[in-house]
Amino acid sequence: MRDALPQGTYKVQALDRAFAVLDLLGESETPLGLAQVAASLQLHKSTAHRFLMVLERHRMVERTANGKFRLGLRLFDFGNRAIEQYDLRDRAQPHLRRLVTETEETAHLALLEAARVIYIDKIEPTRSVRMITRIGASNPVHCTSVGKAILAFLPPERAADIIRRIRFERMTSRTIATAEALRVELDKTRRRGYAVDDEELEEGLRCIAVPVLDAQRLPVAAVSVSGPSFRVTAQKLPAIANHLLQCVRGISVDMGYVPSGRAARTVVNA
Amino acid sequence: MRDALPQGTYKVQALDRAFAVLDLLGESETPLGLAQVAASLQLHKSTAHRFLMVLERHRMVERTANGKFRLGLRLFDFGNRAIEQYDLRDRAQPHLRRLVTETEETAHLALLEAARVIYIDKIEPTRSVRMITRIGASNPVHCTSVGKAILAFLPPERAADIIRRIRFERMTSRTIATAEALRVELDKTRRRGYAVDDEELEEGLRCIAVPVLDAQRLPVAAVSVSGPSFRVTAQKLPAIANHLLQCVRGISVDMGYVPSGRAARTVVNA
DNA sequence: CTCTAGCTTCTCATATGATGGGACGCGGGT
DNA sequence: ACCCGCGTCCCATCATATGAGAAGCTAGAG
Repeated sequence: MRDALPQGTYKVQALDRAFAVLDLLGESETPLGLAQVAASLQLHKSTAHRFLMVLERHRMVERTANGKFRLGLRLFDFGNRAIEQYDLRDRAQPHLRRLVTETEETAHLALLEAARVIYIDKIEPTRSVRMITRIGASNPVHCTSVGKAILAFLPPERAADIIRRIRFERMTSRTIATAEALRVELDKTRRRGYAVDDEELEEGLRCIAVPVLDAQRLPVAAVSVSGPSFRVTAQKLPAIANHLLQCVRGISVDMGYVPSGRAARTVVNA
Repeated sequence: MRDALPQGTYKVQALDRAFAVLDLLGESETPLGLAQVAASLQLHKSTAHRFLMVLERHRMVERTANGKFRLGLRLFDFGNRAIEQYDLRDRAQPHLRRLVTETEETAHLALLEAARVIYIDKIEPTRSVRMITRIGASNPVHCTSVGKAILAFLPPERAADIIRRIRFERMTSRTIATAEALRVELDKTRRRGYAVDDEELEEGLRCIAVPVLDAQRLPVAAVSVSGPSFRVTAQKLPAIANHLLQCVRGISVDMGYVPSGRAARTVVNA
């Protein structure tokens, strides 16, 4: 947030500050008082106060009984409007549920935005340990199965474009660290028809994903199944992949994407 | 938006404008171009442009392929953080689902904020006509069953406080139009144990709701069942109410609210 | 009960930072 | 070819946000 802007970027100080406030409140587990907000953001009490009042007027923040601030429900409203267009989410949900009962592991639905993937839905099996991800949160493409699934099936130029923008942060010892390694991995992904994240984002977590293709056979999203490595073993991958392929095929049909079509289809067995 | 501010309100022009932009994009069904945004809000192209660029940097808006603007997924992220604290929603969902299969009508979960109710979840029966409500949207308290359900069980002073702030907009011919009429209605609600909205928000739509009570027996939310008046008939109300009461009791238990307790409990038969 | 500390709320003169006029360039339609 | 609408960009002007500081609150300690 406080770091230098890329270059000739447009700036509106007030907006940057306001969003910094929202960010801060969003990160914080507990509501914050005016003084804490002002201190954390290096704003004057006076300034922070004015911002918070305006944000409150817009219901972007609200005050708890003891006068502290937290995010307001207006944001919830906006958030829902924002995904509305992607009604993908609603349509996909039943399929995800089925997928979860079949695999007994957590399923995610994710979109690509810039060089990150954004989780727009998550279904957890009843008995599982709760996963850490939060709907709406994002991760870098290069270390997630969903990211690789989408990237692998994007037109080469678009994929290259995105890869160029990746910063290749290292998340675990297995995280893919170079563009070249990523390209190799994407080739493998294309060949086998599904993407795998083998503890590349988080130790002990293995995920597998396939893209959801639209009528033009372009990936618009991806569905993944994630679980602890000891349960999601290498041998189980092909079986899970088949469930996944069935699932995304169902989603595509529901979205009105070519129910016929060939390509990225069923059956994996290597 | 453009109307005069109540009184000695705090103002940050840039913020008000930015939110106006978001509002506009949120209302609009389709993405808007710079010129349209500028025109609708009476901003100069130049100004609108700067705002949109900054908003885009923050991922609050995004551009479609043809360069038009729409709400960005960052809002989705914020929205999810905003409701996170109310994990009520997650816990309530299974109960709402059961409620929907039992009643075959749409169920809503709503919170009270100021003098409005905000829908934080909605489950629809598979075969039903889609209802118009959107999760995250809000309605005035006085013309919704959820609003009345919460209001009726709030401590008298708090309720009076809220009633004072209601503007009593008329939505249909049956909308409650005065504070006095509302108080009478709330009495009825308390006596029968559930609230009814008989086409007061929308012609042809009948809803029935009961509050979700916390450990202090204070309403924190309400659950409603809504459907076309011809299906949700007067005779069916008590039966539906019983399903509702069972449902909220389940929610309360899951939230860790007194599983014992007495009060607002089962069985209605008038 | 009073005093103090830490917090929030409010006011106002100042200069910083947003503003909008306008120029430019692109693309699509006639 | 030309025009028109739209998005992008620059920069001098002044309206706007800014922050120092004073005044209010509230709660807890003495």
